[in-house]
Amino acid sequence: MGTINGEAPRIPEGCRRCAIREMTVCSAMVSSQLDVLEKFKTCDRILPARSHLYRAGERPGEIYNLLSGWVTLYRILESGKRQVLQIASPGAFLGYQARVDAPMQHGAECISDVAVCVFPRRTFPSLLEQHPSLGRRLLELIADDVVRGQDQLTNVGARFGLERVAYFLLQIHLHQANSRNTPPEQPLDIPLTQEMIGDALGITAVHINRLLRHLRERQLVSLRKGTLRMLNIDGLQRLAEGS
Amino acid sequence: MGTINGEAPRIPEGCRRCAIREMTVCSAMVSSQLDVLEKFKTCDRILPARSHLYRAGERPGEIYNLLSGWVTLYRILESGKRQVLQIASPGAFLGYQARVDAPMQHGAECISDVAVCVFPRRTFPSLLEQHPSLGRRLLELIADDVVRGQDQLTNVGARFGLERVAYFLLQIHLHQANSRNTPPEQPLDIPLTQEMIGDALGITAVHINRLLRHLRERQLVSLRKGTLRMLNIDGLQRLAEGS
DNA sequence: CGGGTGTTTGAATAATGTCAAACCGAGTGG
DNA sequence: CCACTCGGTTTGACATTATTCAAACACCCG
Repeated sequence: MGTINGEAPRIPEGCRRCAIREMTVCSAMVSSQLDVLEKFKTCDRILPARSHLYRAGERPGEIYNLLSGWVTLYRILESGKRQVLQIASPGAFLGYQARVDAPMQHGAECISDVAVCVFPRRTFPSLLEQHPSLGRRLLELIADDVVRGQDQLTNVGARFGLERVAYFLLQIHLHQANSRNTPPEQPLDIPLTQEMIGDALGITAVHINRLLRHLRERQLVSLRKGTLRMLNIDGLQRLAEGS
Repeated sequence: MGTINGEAPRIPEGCRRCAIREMTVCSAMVSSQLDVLEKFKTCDRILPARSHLYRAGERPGEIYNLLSGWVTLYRILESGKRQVLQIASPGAFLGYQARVDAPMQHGAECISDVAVCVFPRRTFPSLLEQHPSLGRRLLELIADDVVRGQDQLTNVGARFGLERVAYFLLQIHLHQANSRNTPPEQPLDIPLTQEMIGDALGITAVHINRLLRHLRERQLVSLRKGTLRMLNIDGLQRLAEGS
């Protein structure tokens, strides 16, 4: 197997040791309540790169906590064009929709080997009712999703290609840097394809390639073979803000 | 005063007669609980076009139900460019953020005369705690916001100008048609400026003008002097889906 | 009448998409 | 070990789409 994307998918031994506990809904439970989650939880699971958690139109019976690895959320238009909505990293809470039995509006594809913690979907609402703190936490998470979506929309709608790519990479990198507590210069292993970036930003893969070259030549960032290196964060930031 | 945008801002006499009750958080309360809301509510208020409910960076002490009129939610970039995030219509719940005291990430500007129902912000979380059904309803609303945001992102990221405008107008019109129960051909009074459309779609106002001309010449939609007429809904839809 | 805001149009330019071909490295089967 | 395929990257030439700048126009309102 080996460490394809920097790290092998890893399943924690129980919620108590779960590395992403504080990032997701589970943080609403104090340690003494963790057994509630353990009991509710269906299982842990490992999925290979390129497999799907769920596809648009499906009514999966599960909801997921992303434990390790990367997942893209995306939509596909009638025209065949794809829009990447989000690049989800460990700690993301995936597959929740307000109406439990409504078909998913988007698909979720693993872009690396992935480990998830699985919750049953049908009974999830009743879990929320029994533990209001979970509901409040979920509200926070979803509200954050809204803001992140607005951010993404603003990026795609209001910035030119170069700035747009800069901002996008910056976001991913920053999110990583302060969710795990890692120094900002440290290279990040992430299986980002130029086509994925393009689909996220509404830009052709071919054009993304040229933009990345610019950024590389200007010594701002480099993305090669699945590792992202921030060469000049301040410079990138200035570019993204449009100077 | 007169009916500038089709209708004068109107304040209902008590929650019981509120026209938008079912569309917003309030629908979580059955009639017998409405006095809870009446007591919690700060006041009703009328604002003129061009005034702000709040601006980005502020920490307003209030949250709003939009009773009548139209409001744009937007962001402004350092570069001066503006991104319109949403065109809010009656029934929208505006100004909620998970963290009560965090500065607003976006601004909200009335684009017509507007009537709102005002809730105090500081104590809102405790209202949610005392009435879990309100919390659940809010979760639904916010989750819908997420989906709408994804929709908008997909539109801006994955469609060309013409299709993008078509889809945008279609969305607004459909939302209206089934939130009030009005026939789909009926013209809609909405103070949409070409610049606003542009800011929503990431397209220059000048270019929007040309695109609107195309759509008009093709007998698909017309937008003139604040009234939106769907001339050929099916055709529009086909265009938006990219045929 | 005069100013302000929003619309409309043209010409030139810039940004991005499309098509096509070559390349590259990792895996696979002979 | 080689030939081969496959997914992804890279580059060039060219077409399309959208921006920019500038000017004129239309309309409403005081």
